[in-house]
Amino acid sequence: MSDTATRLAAIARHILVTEGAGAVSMRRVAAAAGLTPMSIYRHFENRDALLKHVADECFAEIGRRWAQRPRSGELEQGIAELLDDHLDFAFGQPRLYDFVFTEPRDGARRWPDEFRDGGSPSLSLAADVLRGGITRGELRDDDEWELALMFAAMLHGLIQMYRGGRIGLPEDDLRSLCHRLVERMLNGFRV
Amino acid sequence: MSDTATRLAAIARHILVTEGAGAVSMRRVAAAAGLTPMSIYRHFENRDALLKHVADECFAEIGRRWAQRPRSGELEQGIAELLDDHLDFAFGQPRLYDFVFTEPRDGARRWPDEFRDGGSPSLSLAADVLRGGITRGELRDDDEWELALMFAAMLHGLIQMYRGGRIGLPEDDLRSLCHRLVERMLNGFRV
DNA sequence: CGGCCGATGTCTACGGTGTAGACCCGCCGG
DNA sequence: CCGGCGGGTCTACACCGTAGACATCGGCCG
Repeated sequence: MSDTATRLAAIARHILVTEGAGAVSMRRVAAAAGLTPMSIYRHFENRDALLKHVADECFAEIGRRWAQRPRSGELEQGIAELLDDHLDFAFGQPRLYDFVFTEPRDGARRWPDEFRDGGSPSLSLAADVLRGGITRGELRDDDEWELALMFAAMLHGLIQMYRGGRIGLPEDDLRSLCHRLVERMLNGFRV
Repeated sequence: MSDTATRLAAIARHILVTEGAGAVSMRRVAAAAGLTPMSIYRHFENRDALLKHVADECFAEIGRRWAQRPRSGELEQGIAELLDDHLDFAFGQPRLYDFVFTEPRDGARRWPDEFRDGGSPSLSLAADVLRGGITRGELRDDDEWELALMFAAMLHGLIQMYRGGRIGLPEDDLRSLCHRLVERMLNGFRV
């Protein structure tokens, strides 16, 4: 990873974060780096490769941050913490969220196999918390990965709907809606 | 709505259905209609307006089709039918699904107000079925619109994840996964 | 030291995009 | 008859990704 390459990636990331993936053009990245557009191709195969690199970087970073955050051992509290982390990311860096979690890109992990193997920074944490609840007898015995997927899918759907303008609430209300719905879902799994 | 305009819309729709919104270019639509690109602007303000028109058309059509389909009165069966309709649409016309349900476009209905008023062809049906379950005492007393949103969001999230390559299952398996998760969610709401 | 080679960057060009602005023509009501 | 106007065309601009040929320069090897 050459120096120039990381500089290019940083520029691309900045544009992506502030204006979305669509605003990342080779010409613009090059101009910001003081280079010609074509020189980017010395470092990345094409535009997609550049964006993929940025996405992977962010994904890894998010994973590290979430993994090292101290977590409550309690079920309801644990779920709420994960939920807040997720919402913070989704609202704090929406463009990045889209790119990392929803846009099709090869290299994205796939449920169930690549998640069960523990590759995911987000779903693994949820599965851990849920398994804890099951072993402590707070939740019905069930496949924690399917439960985790239910939470992830619902949350993802809510965020998606919100960002697509299908939910007409201010952000704070949406946050509490998410908490309410997640809690209700959790209650449905209790013994 | 002039003759030419509907012809243009039909062409745009065909391209959108078969190749996605990104493939709908003014030049291409015009060529298929035997016109110059600029003539489209006599009928639609710009590309977005053309696509929005197509989306609205499809949305209305879907709504009509779903509304007039005979429905089982039974709770579990009713939910399953709605689920199948939704999945049929999502997999049968994925591009259109994206465009109608997920991409930001003005004029899209917003939860909760515009849904509670009965404007939505999809969520209203779900809310009806759920309210039926509540009044018959099969489900705990609850806000049927929030319950409906939970189902919709989870389903939407699953489809989104699948279409974004985050779920590594063949379509049939995904269908049964959806049925399983929806049923599990429903069970969590029973009395 | 000479030669070479790989990495890096540049230049030019092609084919694609949406659309602004000026123009033209044929029809229809006054 | 004639003015307006709805529909269509032409040209041009400003973007986009990127293929291909070329220039430059640092370091390594004989």
